Amino acid sequence: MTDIETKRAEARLPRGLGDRGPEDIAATHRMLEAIRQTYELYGFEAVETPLIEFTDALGKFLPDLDRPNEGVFSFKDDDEQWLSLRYDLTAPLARYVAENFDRLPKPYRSFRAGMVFRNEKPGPGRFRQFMQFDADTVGSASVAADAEMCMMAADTLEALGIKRGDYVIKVNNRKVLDGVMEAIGLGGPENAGRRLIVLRAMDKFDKFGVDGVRLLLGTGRKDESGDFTKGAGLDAAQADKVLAILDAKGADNHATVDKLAAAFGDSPRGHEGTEELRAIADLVAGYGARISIDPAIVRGLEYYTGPVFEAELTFEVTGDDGKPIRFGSVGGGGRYDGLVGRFRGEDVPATGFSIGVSRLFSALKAIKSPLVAGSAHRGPVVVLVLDKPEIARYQALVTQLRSAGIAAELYLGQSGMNAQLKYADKRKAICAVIQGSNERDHADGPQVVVRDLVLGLELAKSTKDRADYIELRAKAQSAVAETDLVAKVREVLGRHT
RNA sequence: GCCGCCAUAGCUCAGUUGGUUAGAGCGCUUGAUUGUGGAUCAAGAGGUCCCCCGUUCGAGCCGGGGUGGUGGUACCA
Repeated sequence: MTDIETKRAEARLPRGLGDRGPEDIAATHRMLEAIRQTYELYGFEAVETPLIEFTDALGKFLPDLDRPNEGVFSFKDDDEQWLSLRYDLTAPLARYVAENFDRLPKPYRSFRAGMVFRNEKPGPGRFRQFMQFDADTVGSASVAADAEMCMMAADTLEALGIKRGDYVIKVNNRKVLDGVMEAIGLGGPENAGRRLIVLRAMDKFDKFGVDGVRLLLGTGRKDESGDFTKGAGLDAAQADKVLAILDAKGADNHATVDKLAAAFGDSPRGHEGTEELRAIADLVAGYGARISIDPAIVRGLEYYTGPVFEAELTFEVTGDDGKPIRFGSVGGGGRYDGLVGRFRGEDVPATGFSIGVSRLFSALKAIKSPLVAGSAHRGPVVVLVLDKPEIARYQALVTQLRSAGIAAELYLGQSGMNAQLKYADKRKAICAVIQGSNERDHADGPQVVVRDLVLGLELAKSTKDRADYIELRAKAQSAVAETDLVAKVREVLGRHT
């Protein structure tokens, strides 16, 4: 029982969550700004929805259970209604559109950024809270809307400083995949379960290659830790057909579409899909290889009904441990004609694209993108307190600087001069303002010493011995009349912007 | 969820076949060097060796269980 008194809270963070410091916040800000500008250029307007929704609005109750899906953070309101943290930005948008359907222009083009939450095991590049930036067009059934999403995704990545060739927007169509299923005799509702397994296997193509996928389509596959994944149980002929689709990539988008069309011209659903892809290929022709039709793209299985997209980074970076890091997918989307319809009698065609800001941020950091590296964070001017009784006088110096629009602060700690300069250094201050009795009582009137911390650091690098060190150190600072404080500080700040 | 690997100071890690008081580097605090961070030097603080049980005269080290982390895999709106 004394445990209760002695036990103190542990300062720790649940896994999959992370704090952000000033540099990351500023860098994320710049990223969001670049994305927003691109989206607005495409004619999308901002909208924001809350982080919490009714669980049923997100469509995430477990089938036949009165309980929300694992994977979503959920809790009960005081009126016993289930609420959940949003796990993407698309479902809340569908709710918003349905709720405001009559007064929104159709097609409705909107974007929004925000945190989303997933209660699942985190991994490298996977968090339980992360930021997404979405754009959606609701109320247009045209493939031009889908093509536009792909083009905008490409333009956005370039606006973020990712070089052409370092990324690709991959496009596929769920109808094509449905066609494949029909072609191998897995059509019809009774085969839904096996279709799922086949689709999952196809989705692993980029990860495990032809051989891995063949195992997953057949009997199953064992991974390097010894864990076994049960396969779809297809026979060799069926597996060959599926693998042929995955391998249908041609020299360019039109060649790919031709190969796909040849593979199952007899399936009406598949035919519809290939024709949509052909139309998209025409629309994005100006983007060349940056937008690439890729039959191996599957994406989530829940609500996509037509074209699906995935933005992938293609470059590799060597990590701190010398191992190569691949970033892979940094965004995705597609057509979801049924999502808004959940709230209304009739389906409303919609398509959208979502950027994984958090993961993209890690990637931009790894390639040392100037957008996120930015200029080094600079702290405020620090006014030191040497004589505590004179604190009002120091405060007046701070006010003088602030009035001139210069970020400044009074040292509020208890330590001596030594520690105060260390503090200023840690704050990444460019300069410190010092006034001791020598300056205050100077024969020519009160003075202040303005110390250039950045220059001081540079000079110190060349120091050889102590005498030299002291001498160089003195060079980095100068005394001026108190009335010239602002001008002097401006001069120092100007040296290091 | 399943499989593997790991756990010693704030951080990165040493620690012999099981043997007295568990160490290093960096960081941190204080001090010296005229009243000056970053150079130099000195001193200091900081540990439930993840937890529990067992083996043993004796466990940081061996065995079992648990917890946490991490990697793979599954699921992933």
